Amino acid sequence: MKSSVDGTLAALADPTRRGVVDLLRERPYRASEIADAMATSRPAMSRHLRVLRKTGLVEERELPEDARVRVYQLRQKPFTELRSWVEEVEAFWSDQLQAFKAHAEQRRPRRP
Amino acid sequence: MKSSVDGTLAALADPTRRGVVDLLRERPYRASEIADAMATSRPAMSRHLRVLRKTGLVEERELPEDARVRVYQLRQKPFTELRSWVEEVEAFWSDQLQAFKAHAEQRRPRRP
DNA sequence: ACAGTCGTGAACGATTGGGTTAACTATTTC
DNA sequence: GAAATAGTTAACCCAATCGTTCACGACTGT
Repeated sequence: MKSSVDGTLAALADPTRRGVVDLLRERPYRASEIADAMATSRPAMSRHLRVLRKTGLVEERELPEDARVRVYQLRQKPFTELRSWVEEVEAFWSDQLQAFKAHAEQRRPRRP
Repeated sequence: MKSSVDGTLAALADPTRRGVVDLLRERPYRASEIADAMATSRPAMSRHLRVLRKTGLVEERELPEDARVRVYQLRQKPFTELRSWVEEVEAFWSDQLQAFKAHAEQRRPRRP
């Protein structure tokens, strides 16, 4: 029973990768630009980008006029799924019964 | 420049801790119940709960009629903040200029 | 007072994850 | 064809993390 947000959260846990996501909010960037912007080496960034790719957070495309460069862009789906999950958690507080639930444990008999 | 979602994402990256959050969506639980539900040892769960506490995802309270047991409950704030961040990222696609941005890199001159 | 329960803390071992440097491939440029 | 560039892969090191077991302090019930 493994949720779809599983990989997403793991990918976003790393501050460098979250920085990449924040950078790509602006526009697509090429791999080397991302590495420079985050002040990390290209091999290190290459592996971060692979993680982001495998979890579907970004997609890569080739630059038509120069087949060496890879341009990275955000993908929508995992973020939508993550927001869904967060909203489900937030439903905890909008629930009418929440106040009751909060005290359910306190009213519990000592030895059930 | 460290975002507030930083700790939140790190805390949620662990599947056990995310499972705890999913469990607590239902109602507050005591520490030992959480450990049992997640099928992990109590010391291990104790440390997970400490992480969740320090990042503000849960709060602990004492059971009035038995000062030994600690009841854990979700806190709203970090989830709201996380949703905010996700929504900011999602704004990427609702942006009118997004289609243009997507191609900006492609149209880039070879040697700027 | 004593035995049992709840939860935490400490010490150990194993695994994972990220960074670095050094090749290596593919492509472009002259 | 030779040199330069973009990016990835590979091999290694280090630090952080998670689980386990054992011990402890706090509290409870008889």
